[in-house]
Amino acid sequence: MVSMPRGDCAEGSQRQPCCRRRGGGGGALVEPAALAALLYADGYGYDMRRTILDMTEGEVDVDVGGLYRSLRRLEDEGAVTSRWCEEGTGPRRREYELTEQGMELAEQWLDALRVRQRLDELLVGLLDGGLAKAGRKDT
Amino acid sequence: MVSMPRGDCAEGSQRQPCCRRRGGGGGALVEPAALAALLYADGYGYDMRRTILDMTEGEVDVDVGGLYRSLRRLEDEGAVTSRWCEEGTGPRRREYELTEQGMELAEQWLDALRVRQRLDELLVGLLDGGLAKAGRKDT
DNA sequence: GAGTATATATGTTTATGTCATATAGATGCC
DNA sequence: GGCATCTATATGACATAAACATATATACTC
Repeated sequence: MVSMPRGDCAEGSQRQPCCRRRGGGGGALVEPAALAALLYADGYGYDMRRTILDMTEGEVDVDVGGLYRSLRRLEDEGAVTSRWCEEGTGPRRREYELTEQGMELAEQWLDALRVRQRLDELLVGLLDGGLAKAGRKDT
Repeated sequence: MVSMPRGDCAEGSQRQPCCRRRGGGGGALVEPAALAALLYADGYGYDMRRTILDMTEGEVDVDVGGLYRSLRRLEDEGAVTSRWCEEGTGPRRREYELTEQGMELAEQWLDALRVRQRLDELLVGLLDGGLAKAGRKDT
């Protein structure tokens, strides 16, 4: 999703855990980012990626492929509606708009992200405390 | 993993997204929680679950099945070592201990969780701002 | 015409959580 | 003894979701 620390991980293994290279282990971000972008303004996928980049000052760069899939799912669920956009030149654009249900979903995401923040806060505290106890640099 | 808000989600759909029921979309927590527990004290799986519950005042209750799998993976990677514990009665216990590599992994998890906190903070801000702009309760 | 930016879409692999189930030893109770 | 229950480890099945790769097509520039 974005620059998670990729640092040299446990050698001698194929897996990349926290400092992973791929996989969804980091937690859902594309869907809430898409909802946030659409709360800000209607738009089409390719541009929403830039919107998200701008809104986060370059800190969140979603995978466009994942973004398109996410938008399709959201449409299936009724959280967004789409239409082919006629204006402009170049490849056609599918423009998305939030529905009332999409607003509710955004609220639910907000709750869920706050829960995740809380859990991460707990774990960060535990790891930090544990590492300090073990005589490790407390970062 | 723990009580993510399960509230009534977008009706008319099978999928449960943020307010999901199952699936790993919430982000990695079992492995860092296990490392945190082992930083605190050596232990065996079934008991580590309780340790984690205690350390988080009941807020993080990891799935034991997932915990065992996580410990196995950590051992494959060299982050922990294990031995069958002879003491005590009842079913045998496999006791785990952190290695030097495991300490390093815990540090990497700490970094990764802080990055995730930062990203969640950004998204929470965007969703909150967007919902307020849309005239929604700003929670 | 070749290369590049825009735009949408899909395939594949990996990481992870969640729920269900299997197996076994130990203990208590009727 | 038989049965439920707690402890303890382990695995199967399914769902969610990111990351990377690739395919297709339009338009603009050199």
